[in-house]
Amino acid sequence: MHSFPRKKRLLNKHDYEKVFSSGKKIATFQLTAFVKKNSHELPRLGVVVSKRQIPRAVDRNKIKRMLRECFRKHDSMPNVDIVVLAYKGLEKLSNPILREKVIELWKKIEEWYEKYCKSS
RNA sequence: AGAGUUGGCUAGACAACCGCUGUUUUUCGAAAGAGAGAUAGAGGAAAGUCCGGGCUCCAUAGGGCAAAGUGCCAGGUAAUUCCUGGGAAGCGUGAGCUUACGGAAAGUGCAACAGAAAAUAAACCGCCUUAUUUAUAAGGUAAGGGUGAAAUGGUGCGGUAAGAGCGCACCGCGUGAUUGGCAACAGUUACGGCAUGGUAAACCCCGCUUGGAGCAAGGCCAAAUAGAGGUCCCCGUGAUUUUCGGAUCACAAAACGCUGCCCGCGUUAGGAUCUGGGUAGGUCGCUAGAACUGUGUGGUGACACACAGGUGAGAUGAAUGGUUGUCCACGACAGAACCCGGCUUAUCGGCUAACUCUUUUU
Repeated sequence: MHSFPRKKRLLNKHDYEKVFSSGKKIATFQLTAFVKKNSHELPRLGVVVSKRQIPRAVDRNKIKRMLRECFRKHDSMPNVDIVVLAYKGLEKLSNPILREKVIELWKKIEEWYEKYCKSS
């Protein structure tokens, strides 16, 4: 039930561009998400970790994995496309603190969804 | 025992649960797909992209110039700026280590400060001679002083007014001969006579090497839209002409939209099908390789050859992870993206081999 198959990911450039151009920006410290309601049954996640923000490949992999892992465990997400951008300083955080930060972001997204998308 | 030199190996372990990517088996399903099981899944540097190749596409008669690279000798290799062995110079008590190590008597240039002078020589102090006005001038000198990273071979003896390769001996340097060596080079010897300061990662000269771009290379399949070409179908009416197939000219009509209809206005000048190019997308390239392990043979060695064995990442918004528990030496640097061979840089520790020096004991 906590799976993360290809259905739940953003797979190509067009998906990302759609979310960037018409999605809602929701930001916390060091993490920014673009969110857009989609027409699928499931939420979908994409992660952007730029080389400029996180220089080392090992750290980039670690952050991507943590974000995916938190997304996988968090099964109450509505059907939205999310693109998360990671900023510098994240690689210095330990795993439990990083997880707290991500969950905080998820909660903000759910609040936004409750307010604007559920009624329409 | 301590200190050190050079190489090699290793890169936390185990368990449980939840996930990801590839392959494969199987169940359900018309298919798309879904479920279950099995199995494999980052490195010694995967890094920097600094060299060299394979591979792919483009270019290409041959030669020269330019540009870039490179530079002791011999060998190894697919190839190299790599590696091995040797030589030379320097460092270290030593094991060993370091070296961009062709040419400065072809030319041009450069050298802060200090110093008299930084190079077709020159003369501050000093030393010596002569002259006289006795502290000056003229001349000789490169031994001594001081400066500097560097000062026109070094040491000794002779010689001299004082000195000086001016002469001699030894060392150094150059040239010739000869011995050893494939060679770099080394040894011996004869002669020369001190001429040729340094700097070539300054220009330069000499020898040698080099076509360009890179897997986002490149090959194949290929929707939609627009455009290109071919074939077939359709191609109104009237007039003229006619060899009765048709040709030419003129006029219109049709479809769609604005409005249900008419007028009017606007748009389209047709339809079907095929072909090639080609975008999104897919797929191949994509991992069996100048590879790895072991043994033997040849070689001082790099390496080569033979035999045997196993073969186990391949993603593409991009997998190899998360949580918990136990143990210990408490875990560094760090993440594949076409593939190999090197180099360089980063790195917590642990294990191991050979060798060197010092001390102690026997």
